Amino acid sequence: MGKSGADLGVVAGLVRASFLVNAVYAESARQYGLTVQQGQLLCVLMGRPYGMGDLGATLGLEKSSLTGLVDRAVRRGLVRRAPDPDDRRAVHVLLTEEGREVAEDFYAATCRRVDELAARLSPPDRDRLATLLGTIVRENEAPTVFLDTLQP
Amino acid sequence: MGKSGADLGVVAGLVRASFLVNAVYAESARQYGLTVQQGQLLCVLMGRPYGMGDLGATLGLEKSSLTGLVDRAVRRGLVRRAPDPDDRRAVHVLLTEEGREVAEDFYAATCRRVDELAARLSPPDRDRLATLLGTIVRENEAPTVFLDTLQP
DNA sequence: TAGACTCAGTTCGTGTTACGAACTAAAAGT
DNA sequence: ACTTTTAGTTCGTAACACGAACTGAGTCTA
Repeated sequence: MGKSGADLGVVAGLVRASFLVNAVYAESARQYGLTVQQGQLLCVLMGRPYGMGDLGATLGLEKSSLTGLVDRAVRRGLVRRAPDPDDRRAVHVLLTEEGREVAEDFYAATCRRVDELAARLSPPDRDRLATLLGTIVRENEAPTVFLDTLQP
Repeated sequence: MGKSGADLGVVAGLVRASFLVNAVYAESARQYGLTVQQGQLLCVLMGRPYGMGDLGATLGLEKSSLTGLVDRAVRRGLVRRAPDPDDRRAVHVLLTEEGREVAEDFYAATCRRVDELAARLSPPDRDRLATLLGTIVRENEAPTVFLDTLQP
């Protein structure tokens, strides 16, 4: 596998496109006084509260890394911990009201910027790209680090 | 702009695909005892030596951040600084021999892994994806953080 | 050509990120 | 009851990223 000329094209395309997305993400985060990781945390929590375990799995972080990330987000008033009524060891992490506002603004700004990356693509090309990336994301079970749509 | 259903699909697709690529990159780096940033540095330098300024622009880093990154890479014997004969302020950063070996192995491993992300796509779909991503990368002037092909 | 300015890179201090190992307390299994 | 698992935190270490301040070298200009 990986021998035709187009293969390398896919790889380099994915890596460089991902570099662009990272840069966009960083720029958005900076605009809202967040770090990239905090932005990611907020975007994940927009969907629903998470326990520390699930959150670590979703973000691909070790639990010890997560404690600090959540601590700092708590200190900034973006997030809070709530006890799990069914398990006194466990904790739910959820957005505060301020956190939700910031998350939604950050999410919107990031969407806008990422969208602009694909601005020069024709509508049918955008559809094709969305479909192809959707396949990759599905096949590789990418966690829900970024919502597909906002359900009101 | 950004109002049709497919638009959000593009955005979420790009963000999540980028998340997958980041994870793959991190895994490859870990395999070679590198950090992600060091891996990125090596991949950039595979193409040619860079001055600190260009390097910062390419990697999207502040010059003060770069000094440390290069310092640590030097300490690990992956990279070295060479004086610029035409400008005594300037420095060229280039791979050591060991650095080149690690870079090539890391690059190959990362290519293989990223390739696997798209493994389930049919060859024509891979071509389409490569083309579409290529357009985005070109339109947004993504820096050469990852070579397209190795020129021997 | 002296003085001002710009440019390349480093240093320093601060906050953040990430990890593994060791730990605590609660839950589950036997 | 006793052991094991599980959820999360703490601690120590290394890396990362930034801005502000700095040094020394090149450039511009009056």
